[in-house]
Amino acid sequence: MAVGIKDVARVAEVSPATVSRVLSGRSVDPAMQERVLAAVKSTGYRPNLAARRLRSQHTNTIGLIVADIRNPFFTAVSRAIENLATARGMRVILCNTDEDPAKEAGYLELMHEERVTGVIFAPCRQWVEKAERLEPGFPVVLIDRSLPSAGLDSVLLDNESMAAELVAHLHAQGHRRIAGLFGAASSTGIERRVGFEQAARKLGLAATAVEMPHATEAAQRVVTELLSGPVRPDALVASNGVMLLTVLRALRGLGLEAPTDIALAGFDNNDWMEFVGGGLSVIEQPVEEIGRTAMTMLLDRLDHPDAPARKVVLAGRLISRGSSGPRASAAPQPIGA
Amino acid sequence: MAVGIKDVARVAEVSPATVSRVLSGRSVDPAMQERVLAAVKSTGYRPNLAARRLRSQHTNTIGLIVADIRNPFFTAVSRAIENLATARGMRVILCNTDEDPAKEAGYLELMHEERVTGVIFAPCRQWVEKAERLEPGFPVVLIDRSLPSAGLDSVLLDNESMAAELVAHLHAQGHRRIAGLFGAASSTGIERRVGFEQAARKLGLAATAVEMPHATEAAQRVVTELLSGPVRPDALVASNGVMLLTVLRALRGLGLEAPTDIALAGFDNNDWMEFVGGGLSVIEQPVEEIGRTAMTMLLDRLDHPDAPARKVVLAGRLISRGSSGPRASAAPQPIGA
DNA sequence: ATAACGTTAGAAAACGTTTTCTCACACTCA
DNA sequence: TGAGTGTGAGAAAACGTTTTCTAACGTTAT
Repeated sequence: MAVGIKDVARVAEVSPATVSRVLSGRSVDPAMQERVLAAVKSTGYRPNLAARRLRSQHTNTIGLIVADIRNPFFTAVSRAIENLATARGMRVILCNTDEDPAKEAGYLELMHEERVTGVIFAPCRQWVEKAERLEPGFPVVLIDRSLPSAGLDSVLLDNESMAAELVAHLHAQGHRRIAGLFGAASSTGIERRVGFEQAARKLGLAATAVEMPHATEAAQRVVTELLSGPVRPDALVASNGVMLLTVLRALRGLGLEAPTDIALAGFDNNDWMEFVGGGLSVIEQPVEEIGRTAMTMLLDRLDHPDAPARKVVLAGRLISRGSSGPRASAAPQPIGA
Repeated sequence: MAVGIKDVARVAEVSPATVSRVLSGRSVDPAMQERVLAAVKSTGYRPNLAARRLRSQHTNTIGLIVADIRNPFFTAVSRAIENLATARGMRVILCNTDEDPAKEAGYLELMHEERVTGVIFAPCRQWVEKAERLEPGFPVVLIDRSLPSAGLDSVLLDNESMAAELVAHLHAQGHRRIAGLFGAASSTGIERRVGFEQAARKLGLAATAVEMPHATEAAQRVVTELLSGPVRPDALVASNGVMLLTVLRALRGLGLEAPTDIALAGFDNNDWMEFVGGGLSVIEQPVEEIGRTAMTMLLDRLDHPDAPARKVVLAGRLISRGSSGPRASAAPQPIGA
């Protein structure tokens, strides 16, 4: 039923080896080449990728393991990476862990079994404790989240600086009781929290940072609790776009409105943010560039397996909305190596 | 370097066939089974999926080809499908066509080369004209968009009825000059437009339906033009969530505000929609159920290759927000076979 | 003119599994 | 007791490619 390379060879009256050579673009007699191409067309031959990968021992496949595909940040980065990959003739296996360490481990195992060329990975914090346990066996580039001491290439946002910029922005707008909500499942939340706290201290603000759980209802409870305390904050910073939504929901539950009752700012520039509550001030991440950089680093790593690990830190861009804050900006650019 | 099944066999002092049998859970002597398992662990053996797929001739892989991964509707459906698939031990190859017929054809070709078990597919309209050219060679289930006369299984929203419900909703709120914006790249936009026009006619409204191009700037121009005409509509219906955003952007450009200056409604219940302009009324699609149904139909099709094609039409749910419209609802349920 | 070399294409091996085939063994039943 | 039957494990074939190996040929240089 299925037509294989031998069938093509028979029709073209050449050997299977020659067909293979034509298809992989190596030099063959033009006359033969023509016969082969004609035979391919007439038979409707399609190479069997499994067989090809088995024999050639390279899969031209990269794994992309993200923490939450519903987060527009990750879909944007995924799209960028996929486009770059297919342009180079590589396939992408996209995996979504839902921040679940078990799924994460499972997908890593799958990457092994697929014998992927390399992996781009946004890990949750389970590996921080047992970083040495993560012996990839293939090149890995971390995105969005770092793993201290894992010795892996990574491309990150300059989280601390950006969080500080957000605090400064709110401070400049006159807010003094700023609270921050940060995830603890990834290094990203932690770094942003550190930047937030340092900036607040430097400005002499008594800012409170709170840990956000990943589950939505629990997260909402946390926000509600924070806002129901004795002195309500006059500004809120959320660790990412998804949490910003949770905050909005909690505010609504309390009958509060942003930015009238409380200022709101955060990370990730989702496309709806300009339309909500007079516009939300956020740190926009250079998603396209994050994808491009990760891909480049992965390919570099394939060429130079033993080069020292690199860490690329990209700047974000403050998008000031709502009140009359300063219209600050900075083109995304590497600031470290 | 790499450890194969033969190495495991040698360590366990059994034949490779036995190792294979243990790993695929067939009955073997318990003592041997134990030796094999121990050997697998001690050697760190990982099966080579390419080899396995080549020999066994089934890939346990389904392709999922969507039109726009940035559209939350598709990410939600993808997530549902992926969860179901992995629960059944199947892999998913996720492809994003960006509504580009060339990409679409390329990915379909890839599906062939991967020898996928089946494909779940949201096609753009290129196939309508040349439906017979789409000879899959594997089971295909269409989602979100239908291909008349292609004889394929499909699961769709009841687009016409839902569009009509939206019109009725706006009419009940007192709006009389309703305009609709519909994409022409897929059957979905067309069906919604038909439902919109029929409902308007039935209500005696002089509703105008306009075609939205896919490119964002062009789309925005269309909306701006529509709103700058001699008599401005007092309500706008958008064909999906992405277009709703385009509309919001165009409104802003004209200095108009929803729902004060104009009412806004559409399809897809994205998570931010309750927070924008007092809340947008939308038709919520049963994304989870769409994914589940598509998966079920695909598996059914594998069991019964020659059964007649089925078309499942699911109801959406009107989520009434903003003004004081009726709080209508209907649980998603099949209404057709 | 002949040896040495480079190029080209076919023959055959190899990739790492699963599956078929074969055989040995134990058990049942007449 | 002996033939028939069922079970379980190893040997070997098979999956569809790519790659190595080998041989033939044409070209150049001596």
